[in-house]
Amino acid sequence: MAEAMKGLKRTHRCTEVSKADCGSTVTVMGWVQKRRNLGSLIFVDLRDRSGLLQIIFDEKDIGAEGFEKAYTLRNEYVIAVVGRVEMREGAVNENLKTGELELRATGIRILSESETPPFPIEENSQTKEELRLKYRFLDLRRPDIQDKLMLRSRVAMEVRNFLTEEGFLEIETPILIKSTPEGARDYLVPSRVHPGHFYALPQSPQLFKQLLMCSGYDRYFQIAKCFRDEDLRADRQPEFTQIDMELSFVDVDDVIDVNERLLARLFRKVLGIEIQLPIQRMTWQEAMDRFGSDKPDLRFGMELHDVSELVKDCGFSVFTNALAAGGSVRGINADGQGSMPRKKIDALVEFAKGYGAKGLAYLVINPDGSYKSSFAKFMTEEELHALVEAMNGQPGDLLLFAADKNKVVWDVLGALRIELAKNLGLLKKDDYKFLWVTEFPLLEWDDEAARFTAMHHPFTMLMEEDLDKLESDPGAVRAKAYDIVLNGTELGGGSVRIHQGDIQSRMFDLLGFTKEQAQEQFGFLLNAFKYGVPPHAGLAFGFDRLMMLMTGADSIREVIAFPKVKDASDLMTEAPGTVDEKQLEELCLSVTEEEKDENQGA
RNA sequence: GGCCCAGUGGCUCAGUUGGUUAGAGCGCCGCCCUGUCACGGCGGAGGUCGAGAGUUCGAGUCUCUUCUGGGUCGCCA
Repeated sequence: MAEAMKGLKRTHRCTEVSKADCGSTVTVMGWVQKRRNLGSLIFVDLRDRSGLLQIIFDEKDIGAEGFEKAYTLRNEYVIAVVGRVEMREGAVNENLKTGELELRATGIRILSESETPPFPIEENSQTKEELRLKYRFLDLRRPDIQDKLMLRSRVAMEVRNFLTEEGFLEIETPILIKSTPEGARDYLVPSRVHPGHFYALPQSPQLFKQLLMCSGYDRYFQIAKCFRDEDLRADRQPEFTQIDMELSFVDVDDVIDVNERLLARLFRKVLGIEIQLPIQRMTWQEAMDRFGSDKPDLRFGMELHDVSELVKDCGFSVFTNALAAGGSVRGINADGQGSMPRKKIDALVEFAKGYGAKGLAYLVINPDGSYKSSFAKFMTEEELHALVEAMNGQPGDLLLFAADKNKVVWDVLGALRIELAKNLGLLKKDDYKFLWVTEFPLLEWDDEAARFTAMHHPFTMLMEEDLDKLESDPGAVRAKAYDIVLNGTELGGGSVRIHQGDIQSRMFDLLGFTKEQAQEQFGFLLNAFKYGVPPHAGLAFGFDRLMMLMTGADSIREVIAFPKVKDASDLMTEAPGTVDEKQLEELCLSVTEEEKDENQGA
């Protein structure tokens, strides 16, 4: 018997009542978190997004009818309570913000009843994610999720405030756009008016923000929805949000400057954490050499050491063969892990194989200074000693080596370094280590396509000093691209864009585009560039990832109100779904008999 | 597409070398209770052990297949 509000107005959220309100009458509305029925006295914890307030129902204050209603209350009923704010007669509850207070009910309306929820609505729920996501509307009532989404809203507001103060304009760009090749798979939307033609959902507003620069808007930002039809991860959703920006008449340092001030402001205002500016910078080459990763986690050491020179003449063919093939031999020193049992070391070897290593060589420095090693018999005592020296090996250490092509060695040791840190508990969530990684390679060799592809995108500017290498040694050309990294997570990235037609043409040549193809794909941008284009550069943050790190969440799903699961479906709405044939006919699409059967089966 | 982990009342879990009628805590329902806040007391209901097949005298437990969810590699300009 749900009742209407009948003109009743909420005067306070649950935790907005304070000592100052004692004696006054207030109206609160919310959900029943907990009912404690003592017979002729009923306590109810009322919950809204602000927190909990204890209500006391006593027949003397509320009358027989009201008390009867209070008696029927169950968890998650939505009620309105009018009452007097009082200091508690009984013990204070230290765990509640309103723990000294209670509301003595003089009136109650049951605005909505509730079935018993399928899982408890409480903080730190242990409920399986599958169930939580099916009932996401209930899961979202949990205070820890509400805190995260409220923090997210706060950050969005600070971003808008800061960027607006810095002279940025918030401008929306289209969601239905033209599909562009390269990069991630596009989500496609069929056109009804143009049979056989498709829109794509944007992977980012990239081209539009560059056009805005051409149009003179000089500083743009947008909190933009982006879409990529690729497989999911703990930190990857098919639909995600970027804090996207672009600036005119700037170079790398200008973009870095405004963005590190933005980060400092967000962390200070929202989390009360001071970030020391300027944020450390490191070139891509240094990041790879020292950490085996273009997004190094700087919360711990265990850096890589290149020992190729030392082992180039040794008798261990795994090492020498890798070097002969143009690769390298590198190692990391797992400090103090010399006593790691053989089984665990074997597990690390298996782990390394998952990243493309054929194996992992190890050397234990025993407490007495002697060595135990998988490759000792192939090397002289002097060679081993020199190796240990180069690795800063101390008694009790475990040295791990990978030998292969550089890319494999970096991947393996970079991943191994993180894995070891995880196992050793070195990754503290409240330790924030920011890093700019700069001077990324402009191009990447794609074995399959047998050509270079853009590491960032085809409009990324190269470093002027590498201009003459663009044709002679493309792999060595560095880009004016930068990533912002926090604790081993790529928070965002961007680049200076090419604004000179001749350089853009050379890029397209290198990437294997004919003039016609370039015109077909990017004609609108190239046309715009004919009419006066300012030098420009930009950056985009992964907003969800930023929130994941700011809230200490383990998964991006914890900071997205309605996330999708691993196969990109939504357990609550059951999207994607089938559509009726009439809709398909209008789009000139058809369903095969096989698909029809599947749909009926489902 | 590959590899790894998990699935047992509404929720979280236990369940031994395969062996009686599959248990616990919380939740739920009923009765009692005036200061509770993990309220308390008494009583009660609730299970195709994800699904299918197989091995066996006998399967929650072993084998195979499959479904669902998670992690990860590939992928993600």
